[in-house]
Amino acid sequence: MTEKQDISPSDDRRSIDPLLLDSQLCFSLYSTMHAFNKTYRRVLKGLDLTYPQYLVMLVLWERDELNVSDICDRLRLETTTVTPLLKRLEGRGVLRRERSKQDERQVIISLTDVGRTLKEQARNIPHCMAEALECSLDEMIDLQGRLDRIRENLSKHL
Amino acid sequence: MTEKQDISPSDDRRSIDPLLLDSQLCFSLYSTMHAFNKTYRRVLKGLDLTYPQYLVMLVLWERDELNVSDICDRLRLETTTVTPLLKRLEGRGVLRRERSKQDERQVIISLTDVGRTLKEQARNIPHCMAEALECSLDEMIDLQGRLDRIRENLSKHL
DNA sequence: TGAAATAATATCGTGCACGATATATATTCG
DNA sequence: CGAATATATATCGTGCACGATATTATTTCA
Repeated sequence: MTEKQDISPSDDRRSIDPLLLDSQLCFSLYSTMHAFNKTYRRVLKGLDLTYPQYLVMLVLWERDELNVSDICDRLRLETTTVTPLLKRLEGRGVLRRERSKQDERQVIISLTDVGRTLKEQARNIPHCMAEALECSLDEMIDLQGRLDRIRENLSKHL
Repeated sequence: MTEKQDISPSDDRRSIDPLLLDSQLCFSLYSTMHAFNKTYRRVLKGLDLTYPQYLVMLVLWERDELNVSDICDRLRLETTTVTPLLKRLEGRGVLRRERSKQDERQVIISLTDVGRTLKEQARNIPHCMAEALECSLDEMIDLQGRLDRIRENLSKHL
């Protein structure tokens, strides 16, 4: 039989050694993000979207006909991430990619009818996620504020 | 000249439409995680480790000679993620992968001398990150607790 | 004992995520 | 005007991250 040993560190070292996994805020962030992602995978399966793809759709549902940089800025992602993402979404038929007539450097992203219709199917997703979180609206807003502040602090130090 | 337009949604819609990007806790988590990752990339450059690789090292510095599943459990990652990660770390010479004699199914991961030495070079990293965060210890601990609770809630709903 | 079930790890395919770099268009300024 | 510079997007290479699946070893139990 395989002996199941306790692989967690003992508590008395917690406050002493800063190199402990469980004392690291970033690891909480990292693992919670993955848990979120897994839940979204399940919730978004019906829409056949990944979470980053869903984020692009959120941005476009708010304002259509953005260029690639606008979407990068909004999602704080690099063009190297977003360009292929947009191509996949174009392949799915939810958006179009067209060079701007005014500035041939820009590629304008616009929703197709299919992409717009998808929004109706997405209506219930935030509610769905909020339920899985078991978290009050107040706490969500508070948490969001704290995270956003940390993100801005980290961005400054780049 | 390229006109710089405001691509953020107007505030009056914030509390009305739940499909707004900036009203979503998960997006704060997602983008803050990326900001963390970028900072770690800079801080870990000297050790020639990625952030997930650093996490594996943290686990092994706490307790050596774990098998693959132990590390997966600890990091809450799948074996599909961890196995190649460990192979890369083995290639770097910081750890060894050996089949257990007692149970040939298990692969025991143990630190090399190089891997142990690396810990000394990592000593200052948590301090470094804490500075970039500009966040009090109390707030960090509080935030960690909230995130961990959310992660456990999400895990339940899988 | 030996077939079925379980467990540990690995392989494969897809999709992020980003740094380094390339390319094409637009703007600036001598 | 035209060379230098800046901007917008894309290409390439590497490393996660995970679901589906395969492989091998161990355990269970008929």
